[in-house]
Amino acid sequence: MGKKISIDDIAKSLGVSKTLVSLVLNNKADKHGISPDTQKKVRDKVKELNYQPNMLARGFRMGKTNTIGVLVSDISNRFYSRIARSIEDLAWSHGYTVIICSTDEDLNKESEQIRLLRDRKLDGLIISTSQDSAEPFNKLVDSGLPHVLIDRTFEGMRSPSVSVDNFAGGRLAARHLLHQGYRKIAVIGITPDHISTINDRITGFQSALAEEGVIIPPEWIIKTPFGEMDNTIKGKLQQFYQAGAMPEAIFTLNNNLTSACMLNLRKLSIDIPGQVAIMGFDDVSFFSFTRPSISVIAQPIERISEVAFDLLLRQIEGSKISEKEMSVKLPVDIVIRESTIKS
Amino acid sequence: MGKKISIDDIAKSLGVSKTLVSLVLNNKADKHGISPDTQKKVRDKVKELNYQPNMLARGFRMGKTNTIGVLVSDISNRFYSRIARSIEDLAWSHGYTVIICSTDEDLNKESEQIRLLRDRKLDGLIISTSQDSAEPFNKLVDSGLPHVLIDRTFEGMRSPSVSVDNFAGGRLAARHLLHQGYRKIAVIGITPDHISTINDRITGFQSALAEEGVIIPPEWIIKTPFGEMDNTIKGKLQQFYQAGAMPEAIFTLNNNLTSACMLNLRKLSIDIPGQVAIMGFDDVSFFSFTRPSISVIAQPIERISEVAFDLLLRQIEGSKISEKEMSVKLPVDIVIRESTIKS
DNA sequence: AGGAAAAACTAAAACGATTTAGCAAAATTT
DNA sequence: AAATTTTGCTAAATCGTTTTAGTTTTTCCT
Repeated sequence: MGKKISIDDIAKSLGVSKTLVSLVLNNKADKHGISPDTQKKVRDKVKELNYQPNMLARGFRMGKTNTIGVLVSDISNRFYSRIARSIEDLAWSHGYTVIICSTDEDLNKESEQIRLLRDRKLDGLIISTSQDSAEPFNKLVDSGLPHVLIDRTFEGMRSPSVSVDNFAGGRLAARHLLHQGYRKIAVIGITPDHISTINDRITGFQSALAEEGVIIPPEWIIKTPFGEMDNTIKGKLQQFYQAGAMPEAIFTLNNNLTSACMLNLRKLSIDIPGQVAIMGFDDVSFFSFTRPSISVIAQPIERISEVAFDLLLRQIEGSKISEKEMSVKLPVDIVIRESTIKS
Repeated sequence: MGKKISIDDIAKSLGVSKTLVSLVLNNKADKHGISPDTQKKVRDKVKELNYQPNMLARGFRMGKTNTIGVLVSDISNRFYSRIARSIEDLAWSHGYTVIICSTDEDLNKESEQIRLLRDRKLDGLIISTSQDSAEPFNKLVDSGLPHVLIDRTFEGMRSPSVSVDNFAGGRLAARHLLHQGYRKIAVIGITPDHISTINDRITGFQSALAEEGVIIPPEWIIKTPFGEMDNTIKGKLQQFYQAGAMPEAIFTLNNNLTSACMLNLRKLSIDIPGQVAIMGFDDVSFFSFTRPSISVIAQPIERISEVAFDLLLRQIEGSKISEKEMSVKLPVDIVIRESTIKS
């Protein structure tokens, strides 16, 4: 466990200054007219002593860590773990490391995490936020920490954001269900009430239904707290079931809700789509081989990650983001499978 | 975007030394006999100026980052994302941040990542390795970087490890399938050939079958490269199908394999468990509501994370890990659902 | 009163890199 | 041969903390 080799050790053992070693290591040697011979000597010695730079010292000096943070509500949620994975790959290919934080839809936890990541001098953040207003992010903008919001945004935000067209997604879902002849439709989302994705999906959905004169009664727009999903859904379904007033279709607004809903319908031995059709939001590979397979609105996960990372990187590198790119909205797709098709 | 407040600013504005401020901030003031009055003054000023410590500087000075790394083959794999999530929670509650890296079953990528994380002076690593021998880890032990291996281990390893009893898991699966009357059974795992979990599951499985005189022909022990799963499985199944030589049951050795297998059997319209039974390894919530629901060997994910994090933390804090704890093996459970039960 | 002990605080070094400003020797120009 | 430029290199400052080894002042003891 020999002591760590520093740049000073290299310099001393060659009888040169550490300035020189540093310049060589940073490929600035030519610019400073260091002779090729000397450069080679340095590089050889670096290999010989197996020198590994202390990134902490470098980061400290340069005020840069080559690390970005990714904040999502739950990394074990399939949607976010795929986002995280894509970002990780992009980050590594640009020399960045990724710190992932799960916020559990808790806005205080999220603030705390942002504070800590800022103290650690991360170079930037990609955030699917749990905040309930734009304000914390406007502060973040003022503080100068590069960041990009994904998935969820707010009106009046000055941060760059990448999201999908949730309103259109809601409409696609509605039109498909209408086309299949469903009229009595329930919607399941999550609380709290300010989550933009959930709200946009619902309003989009309602707008398309309204065009055909279909109105969803308020008690069929269900919102469950994160962490209570399973119980809430179980309760609601039982309630509908016992009242003999099952909806003909249910639109579940994220992949966990879809799963929870499927599970509880199965427990009640309710046939899908015979008795109730299910339309989900967010595709997950296994939705294609459940029986019935599940129709969903699918988000372009890779694309979201690419655009967000690009936007972040450009901020880190100091360029200004043009007004047009401040709020990127990507299209969604509908994937029609068995759960919405009456046989 | 006012300049960052440093400990020096606090000191100057109060007319005291920065030593004093530092001592107060680190709760070492009492030990050094700083008067309560002064302490209060410092703390008040810290609040007033909204001082935020520069963790990078601190980490640099102390040689400690309060950050650990988690290396897994793919964070978007449900098993690993749940492990990562558990570790993340434990880490935060102990003041640590987590960096997650996906190695893609690529041993060079993994080495590269370990090197980089070491340069960044991470305090420790939790690794589900893609290496093919114990050797790199014995080096890691010598280098003094605290780490714990999870999931996969090797013989002759000097690193602490936490894994499940994969051999017993294989046996449980075999006995259940035998008990259900299946004899012609195929196994699907992943390459490369040195992955301990896969091998232990297979040998356990074979050992229990052998006790009943059942031998699996070599061509029914299938291994697919990571990243080729879907194609390999599709090919093999088609081959069996066309040859009219379908196995009665298939034992899939991780959750992705299980998913891929289900998907392709569906595509071929092969009834589960009517024509082929499926027994998986690793439980994932949705296996309980697919139709048929899927029988699996389930690993205690939270427990693995807890034990691994505890082992890591104790190393970071400088205690020695006793011989007995060097290689923790946790029990698995069998979860019997519809995919293995003939109706 | 003189010396020892205790209380309250501080100066300066250290961590390992990057960067600024500049020096000495050699080569070139005049 | 003196002046200038170029080439090749270096000393020292800097980043923001923690920590070591004191120092100064006050209190206490005899």
